[in-house]
Amino acid sequence: MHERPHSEVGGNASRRILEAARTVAMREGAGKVTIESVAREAGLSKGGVLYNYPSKKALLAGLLDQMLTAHRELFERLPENQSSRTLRGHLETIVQTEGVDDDLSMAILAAAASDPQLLDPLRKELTGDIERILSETQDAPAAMIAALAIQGLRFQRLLKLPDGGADLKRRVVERLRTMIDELEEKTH
Amino acid sequence: MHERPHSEVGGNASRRILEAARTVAMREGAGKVTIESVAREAGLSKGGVLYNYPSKKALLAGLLDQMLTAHRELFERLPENQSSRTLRGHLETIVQTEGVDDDLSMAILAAAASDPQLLDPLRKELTGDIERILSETQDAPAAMIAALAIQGLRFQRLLKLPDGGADLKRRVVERLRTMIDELEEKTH
DNA sequence: ATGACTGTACCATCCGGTCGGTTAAGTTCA
DNA sequence: TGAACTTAACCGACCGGATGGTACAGTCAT
Repeated sequence: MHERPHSEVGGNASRRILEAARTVAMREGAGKVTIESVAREAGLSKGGVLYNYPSKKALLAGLLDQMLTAHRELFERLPENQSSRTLRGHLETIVQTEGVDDDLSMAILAAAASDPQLLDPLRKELTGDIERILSETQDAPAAMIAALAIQGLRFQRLLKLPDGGADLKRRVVERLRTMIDELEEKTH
Repeated sequence: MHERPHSEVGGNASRRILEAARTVAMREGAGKVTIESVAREAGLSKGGVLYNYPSKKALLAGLLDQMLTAHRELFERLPENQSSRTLRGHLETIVQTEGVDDDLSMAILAAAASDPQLLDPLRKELTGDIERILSETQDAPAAMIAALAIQGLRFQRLLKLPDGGADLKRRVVERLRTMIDELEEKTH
């Protein structure tokens, strides 16, 4: 089974298309994510993109789905019995994607701008996460505040809002980690 | 000098147009904010809108400017010598706009989707806010986390993400208030 | 040959922006 | 006074480019 230049089998082209969509979104903004621009970035034609995703909505839905899946997979790599596991996962996800052209948020923005309904899967996922976060602690408000701060970090990065500098940001992450540790202690 | 049925004096129509833009953004999503849809909502024609704002960019810039101004005015109503004044202002801004179809965030989203550069005034404003927040406390990471959590609340509401219920949300706001109070104590 | 996949030409729609009216009020001046 | 003119505010037809989507012929590995 050697390399095939065409007919990339299964979801290979599909994945490349999604990656192209993320690249375009990051580089030119959510509003510039068009089928043509994605096709150009992915190195194929508009028809090729539409063969893999029958509509733009489907493309964006696929994009969101891929990122949610990646998100879930990252969680499964975390130690099983750790307290505040969900919260920790959210935080480390952000830290790990530092500087990477690859963030969930831009997909969210692109989706929300074109059709708010596309966010439904994300909402469902987050509902589960919140439930888990709350079940993992006995100080619900504190846990929620940590979760909100993490969300804040996401959007701050996404919109390139000022963040007080790299040094402070590092200390913020540190502090969030200790906050989560303290939540754990309270639970015991 | 009697009432004039036409020519609404000064910026009356302009303000109505901005309000219409916010209404459309909230009801149909940021992507549906077009000059025509705004015109329809404001009760005038496309030409009328473009008479008041010579381009869509100008409209969105005006929208953001209006909201930043409102934001600043809210701050000026807060007691002068209160500690952590800026942080408190951000929090109370959110609480006050609870349930109102009138939030800064949607303007942000609409602007970001069409042209990220439009967010520059917001970035400038926020840079000042962060500086002030940091100068008002001696526990910079804690203050920043509170600020981030507040931003998180904003986007949570904007994207209609799950929030754990009204009860928890109320307790979160309470807890944020005491967090800010504690920042104040540390400063003394 | 066949079926998975690609590329291109094309269409219909939408959207931002232009432009030549139009209406009503105010101003000038004989 | 009132006719001529100016100005502010707005209208709506239209244009050009972008965009989502379709149709269809072609290509390539098996």
